[in-house]
Amino acid sequence: MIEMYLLEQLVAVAKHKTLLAAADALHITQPALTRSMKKLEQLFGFALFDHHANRIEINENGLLASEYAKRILQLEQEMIDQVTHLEQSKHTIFLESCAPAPMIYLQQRLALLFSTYSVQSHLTNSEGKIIGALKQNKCQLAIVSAPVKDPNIISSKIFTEHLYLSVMPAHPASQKEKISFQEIDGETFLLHGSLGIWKDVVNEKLSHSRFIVQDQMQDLSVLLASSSLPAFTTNISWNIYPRQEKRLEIPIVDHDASTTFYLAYHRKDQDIFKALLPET
Amino acid sequence: MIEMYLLEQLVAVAKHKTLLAAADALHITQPALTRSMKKLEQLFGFALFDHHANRIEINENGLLASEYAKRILQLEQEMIDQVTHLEQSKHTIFLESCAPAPMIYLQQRLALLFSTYSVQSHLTNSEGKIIGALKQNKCQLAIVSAPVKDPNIISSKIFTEHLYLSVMPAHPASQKEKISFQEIDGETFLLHGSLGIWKDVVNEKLSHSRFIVQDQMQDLSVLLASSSLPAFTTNISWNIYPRQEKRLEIPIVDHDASTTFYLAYHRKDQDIFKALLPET
DNA sequence: TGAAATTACGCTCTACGTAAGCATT
DNA sequence: AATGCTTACGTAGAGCGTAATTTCA
Repeated sequence: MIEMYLLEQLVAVAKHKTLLAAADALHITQPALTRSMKKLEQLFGFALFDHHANRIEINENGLLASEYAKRILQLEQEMIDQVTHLEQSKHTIFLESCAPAPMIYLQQRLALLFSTYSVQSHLTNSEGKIIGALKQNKCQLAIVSAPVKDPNIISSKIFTEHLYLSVMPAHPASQKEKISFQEIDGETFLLHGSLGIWKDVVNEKLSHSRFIVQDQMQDLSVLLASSSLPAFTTNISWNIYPRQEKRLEIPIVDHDASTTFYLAYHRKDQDIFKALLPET
Repeated sequence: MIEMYLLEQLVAVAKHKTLLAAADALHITQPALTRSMKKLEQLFGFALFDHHANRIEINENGLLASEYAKRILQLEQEMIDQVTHLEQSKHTIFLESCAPAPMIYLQQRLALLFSTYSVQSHLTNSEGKIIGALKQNKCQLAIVSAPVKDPNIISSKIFTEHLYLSVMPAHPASQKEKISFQEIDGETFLLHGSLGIWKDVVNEKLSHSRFIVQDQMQDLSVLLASSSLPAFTTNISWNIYPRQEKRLEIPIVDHDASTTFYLAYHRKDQDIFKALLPET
């Protein structure tokens, strides 16, 4: 049997071309590598290198072996990652979401409902990746904007998120009862950095606008209170962050200013997560 | 990093359910395994087994880990096999054939022409497997009954093998100048055990016959000399084995009593193997 | 009482580092 | 002379075996 450390060292030698460089990278000494490579050749029963007086050159055998070694080391790392994730998933609810406010809102509800678990949530723009993560058991819960077509996965409607324009009273739109994207395209907005699928809507409908991006939600709140720049809120975000007292919220009437979200989870977890759904 | 011996031991424990049985299979002692499994759990950072007082039960984590371990060990074995084969192929010409006499004949010619190489030949019934072996570089030369459709592989006609009925003078057919399968279907024949693609022809055309099978060519020769049972020879086999002096050979006229064989090899080996081909 | 896992202790083998040697550029 | 691989020697540690202990059926 060929041990892992030998494979790791072989890969390093194949990569760095000389024993000295590889030894440096591995934080061992050169003689140790000389011995290891000789041991490898002895285990295989033939040469993996052309041994010259003061240099070695990997040969065809060594190259093939190092390719395999790389794959073996990758597989070992995958084993560690996957088993570790399996263990973590027993104490953690992993949540993938395509939109920020629904994510934070659900995260808070999960923390209350499943207080013995910890919750890890992650925002991803691509819904395909989210569904992939769910199918590969990398997460147990997903927030998506359309039902998942898979017999083993249940998609339940949870709520519809409506976008609102948030303005100071001095803003021209403040008196309106409703507004459209077209009317405000071209203005400069304060925006959070992570928008999920809303990013597509904003880019398309407000293509002439400038956006002042702020990634930290707390800093954004300070800006919202002090600045006269328009911004956006949603009916879901009101559950999470306090409404800015001075600001007025004007509903946006466009069709794609509203998105219905679905909670997706494996059928086997149906009983666990049904407490999250609205009563019917 | 998790060493191979730990993975091997984990797989054994997962397979044999108890440490004692696994230790037995691995030819080590039970305490060694106890320590190894504890070491594995320490490396992962969590339990892979439910530890009871006097029994241990693998858990979900351990099962997943052992599945990966199995794959890693398989990959390691594949590495050893493939690299070893690559090394061997430098000193050995591997020949796969779908018919016995062409194989032996070519093996003899190879031994003469490439005296610094050793030759390993192998008879396989399935031509698909032969072509697969050639494409995967498991052999450099193949004898097949139809050209291989692959731009990287050259198929050159080498010869056509004709089947002859071999009978003693007393046999009714001995006076004939030619004969067909139909005329002899139902008789009992002496036959070699390995026929390659000829097996299909024999089974189909002589479905009413009985066959006395002898795997050892030398023993078959003795039988052929002493027995009055009919048998088969081919124009190719005459190059290999001495003709039985007492016997007469009657050509078989059926279309599928003749097969044209092709030598298949990678384009890069074209120059090496062209010496084997008939002059044009 | 027997079967099976764990703990304790001692040994051996091995992978490593240090130091020195040697060949090539 | 500098670079880089190899050889020689000593050491610390790791993995294994033996023996004793514990627990459950």
